[in-house]
Amino acid sequence: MSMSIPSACAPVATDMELRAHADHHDSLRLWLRLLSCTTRIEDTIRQRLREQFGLTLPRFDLMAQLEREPQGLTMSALSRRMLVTGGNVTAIVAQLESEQLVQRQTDAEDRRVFKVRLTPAGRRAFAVMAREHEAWIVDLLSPLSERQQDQLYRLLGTLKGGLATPHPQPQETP
Amino acid sequence: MSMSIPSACAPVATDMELRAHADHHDSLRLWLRLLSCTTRIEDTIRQRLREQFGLTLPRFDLMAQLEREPQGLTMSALSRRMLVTGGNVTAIVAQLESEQLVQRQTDAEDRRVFKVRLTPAGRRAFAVMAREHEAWIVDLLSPLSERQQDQLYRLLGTLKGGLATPHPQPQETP
DNA sequence: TATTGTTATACTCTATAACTATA
DNA sequence: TATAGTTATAGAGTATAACAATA
Repeated sequence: MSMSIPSACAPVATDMELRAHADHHDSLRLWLRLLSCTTRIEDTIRQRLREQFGLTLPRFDLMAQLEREPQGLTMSALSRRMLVTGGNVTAIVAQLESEQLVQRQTDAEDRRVFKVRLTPAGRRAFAVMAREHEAWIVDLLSPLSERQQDQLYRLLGTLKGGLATPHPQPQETP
Repeated sequence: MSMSIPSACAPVATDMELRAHADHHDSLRLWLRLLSCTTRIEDTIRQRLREQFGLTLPRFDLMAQLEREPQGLTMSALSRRMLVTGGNVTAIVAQLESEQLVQRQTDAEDRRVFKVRLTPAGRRAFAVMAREHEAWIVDLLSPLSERQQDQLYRLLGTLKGGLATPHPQPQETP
């Protein structure tokens, strides 16, 4: 592969996909397009989340995990689910706690452990954000018809089924 | 939207898509699957690039940009193409220069400006990496048949066509 | 004055590793 | 000895803003 010389026109702003050229394998073109679409959407979401709610994506993700577990999650469970190491979870939880969006709850049986839960305010705030978030997604995917979205969903399912599971090693027992 | 209570089983390692639940709009499920597939592939690439070549993705991308422009690119052109601000390009170029992969070439006409180019060693190194990179992609996308890949490519084209162009403002004239 | 590029600074996310406290 | 969580540190990428040199 040699990414060769492109046509002379220099685009004002490039994106991932403009790395594709005639001598590229079709899979590479497909990958660059996949990356390009996803990145554009993700950047949009990230930016809106920050502008409208002052929240980063990892923090939103952590809240989403908690929203699914009303009884709360331990730090190590969060670490596993978010696929990041423990120190990072400590930092994110500390941040959210300082904003009263989550709270720690000690465990009577094992005093090393505690559960992290959404506070009522956190739950309310998340509900608002999640509703907005979903509306953004619906809008961003609207170039595709329902039928096309369904097709895309199935194709990605096939792709995903063949991919290796992501590195779940952080904070796991060795 | 309320992300409701999931089934009791706690998965060992979750991924983005496990944020999807019954009451989610289909578009949201599609988005989470799209994000999940892309992230898995990207993380794999990033990790291999680092392990096998000691290179980060942004540096690889910068080299890819230069590979396409044998006459070199100015710092501001690189900044526009990579959609990051100037200071970052300075840092990445400095890194690559210290490894003799790229070089700066002063411009006789405008002494504020210079072109950044791949060195011969940089070009050779990039050729090797790009070949490997493409092989990884071909392999990672292999769960899909050629026909499916083609279908996916077209669907993403439709999606992409409807998305806004990414924020090309960094370092542009205001 | 405007433009090119650099420097300084700050922030977030990330990992590693040493540490404390419980078990 | 092993586990849960914290802290300290380091490194990458990002943005902003002030700056120098040149146009």
